[in-house]
Order: sequence, then structure tokens, then C-alpha cells
Amino acid sequence: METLTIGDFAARSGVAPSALRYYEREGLIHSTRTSGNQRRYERTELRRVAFIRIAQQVGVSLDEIRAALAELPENRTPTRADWARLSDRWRHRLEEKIALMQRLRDDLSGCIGCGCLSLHRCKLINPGDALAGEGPGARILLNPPSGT
Amino acid sequence: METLTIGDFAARSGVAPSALRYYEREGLIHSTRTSGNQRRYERTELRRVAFIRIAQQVGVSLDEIRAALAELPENRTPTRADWARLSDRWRHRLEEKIALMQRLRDDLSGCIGCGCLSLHRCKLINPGDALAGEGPGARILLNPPSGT
DNA sequence: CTGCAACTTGAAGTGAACTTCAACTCAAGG
DNA sequence: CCTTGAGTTGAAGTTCACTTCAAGTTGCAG
Repeated sequence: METLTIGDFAARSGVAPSALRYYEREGLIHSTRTSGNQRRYERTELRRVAFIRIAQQVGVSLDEIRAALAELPENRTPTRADWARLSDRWRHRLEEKIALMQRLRDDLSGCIGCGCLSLHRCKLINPGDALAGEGPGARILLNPPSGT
Repeated sequence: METLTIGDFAARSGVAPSALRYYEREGLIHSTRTSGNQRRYERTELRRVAFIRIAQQVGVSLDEIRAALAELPENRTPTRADWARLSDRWRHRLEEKIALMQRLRDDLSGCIGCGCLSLHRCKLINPGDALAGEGPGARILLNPPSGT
């Protein structure tokens, strides 16, 4: 068995066939076709799907995931090094997200528990109070300055 | 100024007026009305909105958030202790999420970088390989056994 | 070669979380 | 008083990430 049918691929990846077709329409994964027009998946595509699901866990949109996957070579099967490079970049995203959530965890009780959580002058929401004039609200915490 | 108009409340909370009305329809926040039927918000409601936005960051649905907020007293303004209790429970959720993401971070490079990420026999996806017969796929990592 | 499960498509439906719109009312400064 | 910006409503629209459906086709076991 060289390639997988969509059913087998779905079973192995844990993603529904309908979602796989959707991912393909969206340009996130690829398949070849049999003479009868049925999809066949190479096993290496499993890695793409794994990456997609992991990235989704981190809260990344399919749009962004597609952009990331677009950095993989299109004309050859991505090597271990290709994936390592991609993964490395995402490790940074994870680090950031983890740091954010740790700050959340460390400050949640203190900040919500106290009277300060008025969302316009709180170290959690607006650390350093630097952007006070830059429009109100919980912008820093919810959309951290680093990154898009 | 005792209470806030929806505009001011939106400005201070960083949430659009339309979203605030939506939250109210959904029973997540409350307002009083003027004689002319306009909404007026107490400042303490800012804490609710803050909680909502933070919980959303953790990936919690408004449904679940509503359930959590329902534990606050309805007949009186929540005290510091009320919020502290609630926050404490959510600190645990955050801890779990952080732990998941750390596992993700620690294993991402190794797992995706190597050839193992076939999503059916990988310590990241299926640690211990215990649920091999329990349906295939990236179930453990994506829906960790602890919790719902 | 037949039967049937598994596949194909485009279109429409879903649910979450909002936003936008139209038509109207309120609040407050000049 | 009057104007004007801010607020009100219900209904409909939007985006994301899929799922479901109907109608038809393919692949393979028997």
C-alpha cells in the first residue's frame, strides 16, 4: 500500500473526511487522484495534518497555518530539516503563548480578586501603563505587542 | 458619575457596544436602564467583562463562561472573595492549558522533525500508546484525558 | 459481472461570536 | 426648543471551520 484513501487517511489522522476535503479546498493539504478521480494521500501528508491540528490548538487560524505551510518546499517532499525549521518557528509562538498564559495565571487571582480590574489601569491588562493614550481597553493582554 | 453609558463602558472595557449588547442578551453581563430605556453599567460590571475576555483567551466558550459567572451571587455585588474563588478555579484551567502547551512545545520539534508524526504511534499524539484500539487519531493530545 | 461500501461534487446548513442595518428615540449643549 | 451624537430594537449578515445532503461514480470482494 503506497497511498491512503481518504477514509484511511481520516482514520489515521483523526480528522473527518469532510474536514480533509475542506483543508484541500483551502490549500492546506494535497492529494493525488486515481484514474477514477478518487483522492489518494501520501503518508507524508499526515505530518501536515498533525501540524495543522497542533497549530489550531495554539489558537492559530487556518489562514495563518496555510501561510506557515507555504514555506515548505512544493516541488519535493519536505525533509526532516524542513519540518524542523517550521517547528522551530512555532516553538517560539508557543513560548509566547505560554508566557502570556503564565502571566494570566500569576495575575488572575490578584487582579480580578482585587478592585483594580477596571480594564483601564491594571498591570495585567496594561502593564507599565505605557499605552494609556493609545486607545483604551484590554488590548495589551489580549493582543500582545509582540507579533501581529 | 455613578454609572457608565454603553459607549463609555465599551471604551473602558475595550469591547464593542454591539458585543456588550450581545453579552447581555446571552446573560453574561447586566445593566440597568434609564427612564429613557438606555443602558447604564455599574463599574463592577467591568470585572465581569474582564473575566469574560480572559476566559476567552484560554479558549473557553461563552456558554461555559456564563456557567462560571452564574456562580457569582446575583442579589449582591460580588465581593473580592467571590471573584477570588472564581479566579482560583480558573487558575487550574490555565495550569492545565499551560501544561498542554508546554508538552506541545517540548515535543513539537522532536516529533514533527522526525519521521514519527504519522499521528497513530507517537508519544506526542498518543503517549503510552494505551488507547491504540480506542479509535485512531490525535485524540489524546488534542483532547487531553483530564477534563471534559 | 454484480453489488455495495466508499468515494465524488457543489450547495446548503451549522454554531459560535459577533457586526451591521434600518428605523427610531433619547440626552444634552447652544 | 432644536439639533445632533449616542442609544434603542429586531432582523439579517459575516466569518470561521466545518458538516450534511443529494445525486451520482468508483473500486473491489465475491
